[in-house]
Amino acid sequence: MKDVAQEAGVSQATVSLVLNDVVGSGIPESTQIRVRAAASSLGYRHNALARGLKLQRSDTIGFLSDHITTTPYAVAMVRGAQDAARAAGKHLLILNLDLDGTSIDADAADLAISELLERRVEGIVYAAMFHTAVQVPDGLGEVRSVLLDAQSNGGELPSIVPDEYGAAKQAVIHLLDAGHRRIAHLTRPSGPIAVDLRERAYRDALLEAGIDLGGQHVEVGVDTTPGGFDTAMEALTRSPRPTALFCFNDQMAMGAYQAAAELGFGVPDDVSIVGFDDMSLIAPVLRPQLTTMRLPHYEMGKLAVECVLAPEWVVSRQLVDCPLVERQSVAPPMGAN
Amino acid sequence: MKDVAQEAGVSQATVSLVLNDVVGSGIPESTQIRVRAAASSLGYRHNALARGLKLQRSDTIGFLSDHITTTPYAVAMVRGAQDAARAAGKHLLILNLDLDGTSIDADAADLAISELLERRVEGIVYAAMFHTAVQVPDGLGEVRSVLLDAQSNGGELPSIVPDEYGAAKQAVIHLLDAGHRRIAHLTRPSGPIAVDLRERAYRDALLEAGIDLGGQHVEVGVDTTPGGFDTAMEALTRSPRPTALFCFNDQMAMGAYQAAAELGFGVPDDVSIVGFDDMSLIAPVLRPQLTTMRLPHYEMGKLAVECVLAPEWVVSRQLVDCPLVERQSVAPPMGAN
DNA sequence: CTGAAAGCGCTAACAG
DNA sequence: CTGTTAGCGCTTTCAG
Repeated sequence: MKDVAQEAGVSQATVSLVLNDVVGSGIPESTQIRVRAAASSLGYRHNALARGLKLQRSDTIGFLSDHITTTPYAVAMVRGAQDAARAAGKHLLILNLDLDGTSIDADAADLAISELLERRVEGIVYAAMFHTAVQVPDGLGEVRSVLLDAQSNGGELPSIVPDEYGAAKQAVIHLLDAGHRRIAHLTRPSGPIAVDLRERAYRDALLEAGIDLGGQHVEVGVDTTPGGFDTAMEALTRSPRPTALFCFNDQMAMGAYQAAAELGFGVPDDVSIVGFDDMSLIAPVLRPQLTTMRLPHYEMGKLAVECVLAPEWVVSRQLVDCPLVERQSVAPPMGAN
Repeated sequence: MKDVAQEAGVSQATVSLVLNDVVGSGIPESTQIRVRAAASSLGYRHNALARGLKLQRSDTIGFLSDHITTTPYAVAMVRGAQDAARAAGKHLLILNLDLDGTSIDADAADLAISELLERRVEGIVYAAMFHTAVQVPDGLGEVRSVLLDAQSNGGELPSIVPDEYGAAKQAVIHLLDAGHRRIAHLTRPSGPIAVDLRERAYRDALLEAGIDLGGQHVEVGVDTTPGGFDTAMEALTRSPRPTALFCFNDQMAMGAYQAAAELGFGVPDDVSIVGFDDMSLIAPVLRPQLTTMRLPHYEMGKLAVECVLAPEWVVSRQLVDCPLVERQSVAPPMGAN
């Protein structure tokens, strides 16, 4: 910058003023042009480190994730976060906690948070997908932090979470409305908070419709396509067999399609299926296309950084809606007309 | 740091020395302990901005991507890059060029590179997946940069690219070895350099096996699951019909499975299928599991940042191997035994 | 309208 | 073994 000043024949301060487009500084056009010309001819680049040091502002926000960024679910989330950050002129410093694919421990989280804090991030979004962030790491208290797809016990941090309960209920009601009575729930073992919430929603919806399946139609397995295949096989070979399947995610739903095919059942004629997530690689490309609950990852990511960047800091839990995406995998049960 | 010094009753310089574990500075245990205690009791955090300014080193490397990070292909790539960065004590500053999902233009790339440069990244990896980076943006010359899954015309930048040609050839040879003669290629329109390379490999492999299909078995469509369905339908209803399908990616292969099912053809009994990518959401979970060429995204991401961080700066094109992942979608053609 | 100067927090000579 | 000091590149107040 000193060089630029010399080249343009002005002082360094002047250079700073014009390069930052400072408003109140009535610097004449002619000088401005001269300065800019000098800057570009010297290939000058602002030094964000020095600027940040002086301004005590890094223009960076940290994005910490469990295992989420490395998962197909997540790309939309970081996209949303990036878009929101960029809109505010900030950058995202993304850190994954499961670097080598191994499980994460509390120390790793603390370390990552330290690194973020050392870089003076202006906020942290902690995307602990699938997990109840039971214990909020200490460091998060030092800067504006929001929990994404996770929530703290004490509620000391704002959080953005999908309305799992509402979505699951809506899914089951959709099936109920189509006329189904025997609806199986293909799910996975407890752990992620989502599974219990959805399970409860499933039961509540059934109960409210006056149906008591006595839990016989809950099939617990692995939340992958093969897991979906196995659990669907199990469910569809029971007697009486369910006429509809509500799956924990689209991958399990895909497995359910395979099981139906194997058993010679048509979707949706013989069995209706609804998924969860609306994964672009699966839901819209299955045949028939899968009706599913859309998990609005993009919006959640965006909301999270908007929350961090908001003028006033409000700590609240924001429930985000998961809309039903109706496609072709649901029909009235056979014989129902 | 000054506060810590005061608290510990030493000078600020001493604090710096102990907190950085400087080797040659024989600072007595007792002082070290006192300093560390003071630091942690005051909740002191190193300021990376100041440190970077002083050291002229940001410990950050930029990761620029076309649309890659936001795509399921890419997560492994950034994982690899992050792992390599972390191993070297660096962080990744990830920027996407297709922020709002719209197409990218040269200006966006230049802008992003400027932002990275202003933050004094120590290197840039430009992941221009699927694209020939015809024109290398100017800014890349100012810092160590490597092209990921792309290559520059002039070869002025090192690049890490998959061996598309070799992989495609291997795929076709695998089919040939199984006894297939009529092998169709389900592909997409030109654009990404990969399509032409693979197309050529397909033809060469056939030619070398003494087969001349006259291009009748090349089916061009959209590189998605529905696109795969359509092109496979087309291919499988020709006469004579191909006994094997080599697909541009796993998504098209998934579509091909659907088409086969629709036509009543069994995989692999009536038709063998090989994909490309080894997408975890698809290849291992299809029934039967898909034989495919693995695109080693993780390794490529890792290689890219290792290249940037290498002690000596070498400009070369690194071809990475795409191994055949044999699963269950290939068998000898009917009647071949 | 422009320049001089202080200082952001840190590191690394160098001196004591 | 520890303290003093200069300066990294920038912004901004205050004089001129």
